[in-house]
Amino acid sequence: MLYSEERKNKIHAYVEKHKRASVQHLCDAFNVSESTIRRDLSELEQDHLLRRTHGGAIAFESVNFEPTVTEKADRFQKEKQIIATRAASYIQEGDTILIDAGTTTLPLIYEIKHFSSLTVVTNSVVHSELLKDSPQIEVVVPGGRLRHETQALVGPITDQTLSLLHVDKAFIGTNGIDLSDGLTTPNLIEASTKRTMISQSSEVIVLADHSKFEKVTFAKFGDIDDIDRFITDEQVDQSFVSEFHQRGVKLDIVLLQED
Amino acid sequence: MLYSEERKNKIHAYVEKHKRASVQHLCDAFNVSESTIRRDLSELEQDHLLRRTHGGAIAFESVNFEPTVTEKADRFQKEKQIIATRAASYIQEGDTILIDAGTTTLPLIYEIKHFSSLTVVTNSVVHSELLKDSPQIEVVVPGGRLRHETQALVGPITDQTLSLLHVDKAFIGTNGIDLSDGLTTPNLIEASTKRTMISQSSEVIVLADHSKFEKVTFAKFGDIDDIDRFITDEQVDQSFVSEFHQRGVKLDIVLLQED
DNA sequence: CTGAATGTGATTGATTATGATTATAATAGA
DNA sequence: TCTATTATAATCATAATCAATCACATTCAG
Repeated sequence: MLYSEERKNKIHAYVEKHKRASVQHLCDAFNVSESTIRRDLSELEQDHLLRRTHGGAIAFESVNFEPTVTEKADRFQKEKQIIATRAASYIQEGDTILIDAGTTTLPLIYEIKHFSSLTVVTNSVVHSELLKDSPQIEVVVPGGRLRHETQALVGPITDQTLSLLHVDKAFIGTNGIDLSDGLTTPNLIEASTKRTMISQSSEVIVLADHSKFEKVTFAKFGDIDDIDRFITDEQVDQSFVSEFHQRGVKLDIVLLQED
Repeated sequence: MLYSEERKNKIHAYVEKHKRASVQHLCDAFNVSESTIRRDLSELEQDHLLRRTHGGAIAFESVNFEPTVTEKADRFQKEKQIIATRAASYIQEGDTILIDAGTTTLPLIYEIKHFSSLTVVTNSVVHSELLKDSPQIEVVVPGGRLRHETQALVGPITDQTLSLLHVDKAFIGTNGIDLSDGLTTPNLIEASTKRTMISQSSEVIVLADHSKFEKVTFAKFGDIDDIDRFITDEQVDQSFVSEFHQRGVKLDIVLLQED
């Protein structure tokens, strides 16, 4: 006869391994009543060791990996790739660049790995982790609090550290670009960090796929004037083209080749 | 007739070996009353040597996790796992803890994911990346320059930011522990960061597998006196035991079970 | 020797783990 | 959609186990 703690350990291990388990199967496996299994499962759920479902339980990661991050990364992935490739063409050997967190700038990481000398400042734990095995690239992380929603480091620590640095080029992502409301992002703290990034760079390059056009989200972090170069993937409205031209923003449109 | 300390040692050894023991069985085995066994078990539990259950006790079990490629290359992986499991038993819900970069502290990340409230400060891009999908854990990264050799963030930015923070417990790894030369690491800048970490924590817990004993590397970052608790995986030399005891360092030895 | 400290076993009311039961909720199939 | 089926939470009873307490014995220091 197992102790309840042992049984719970085994249930946890089982669910981790098989990613799922039914109440019925666990009853048979441990030869206890459904009540007992249900109690075990709710306690394990309380400890964040698995997630209950109707009829059983599933492993925690399978729900954690599912939602925003992966899904978001998958949208317009090809577009983001070609935008990043174009962006990389503006980077020169020996540059000090800043790469914003977010899925739009992520492909840029793969494009810069071949440089033999580069200093990269990034507030993304994902971006920096990907550069950990590229010793020729000097990586500087401005610290801060990790926002799980975007996997970016943000907050006063980030801003303060960033303000001590200066970079040649900053590659910034955005959630919305609008002629009257400028550059916006849903989070106030993140906006503050992006604003700091813009102020610390000689050249500001904004990356955005076509879905971001004429979108306005909560917090503004920059004006059209702040941008030096804007890279996107689809023919944009004439109003943007002329306004960008008038305000001295260079516009790069990279078209996706359909197969 | 055994003395209580002898009996407790044997109970501990028994539980480590068989992974479990019932109060009844221990009563028969040692020919003492249930009260006595229960008292022993409570004391052993207080010393983090086993976990009590209703009806008996079980050994500490580590969560099973699939090591990543990078981790597989590492030596003494099992030892580091059990050391981390022990270390995790000192973490309480709501704590603010600091986790040093390095392969020794890495398994600790898997042990803390189920906490429902925890603030974790870490200077490792790998550690923080692994916590990116655990929203209940507040992650703070003190920034800095990425050292590719250890995948740690180090340097003046790191030290300066760390000095603004204070944590309840710091879990620190080391490359060498020696009675006369204290705690050492091969890199001067990394030593400085570790030194800062120690100074910013109420309690300093050092994790080191047996290979680190009597090793001295280039840069010293702490004295024996700086340590509050030392967790390792093998019977250590008597000189260490007595010196630690004399200097008020609590010593945890976690033995690996050979199958 | 005395008196405090410690270790132990017995007792008892409290707590815990479990399975059965039942009303409610969620799901699947027509 | 509605209905039949299945899963669930909530409750209860019961048996095992536990914590708390006390009494007794042993050890040790003054």
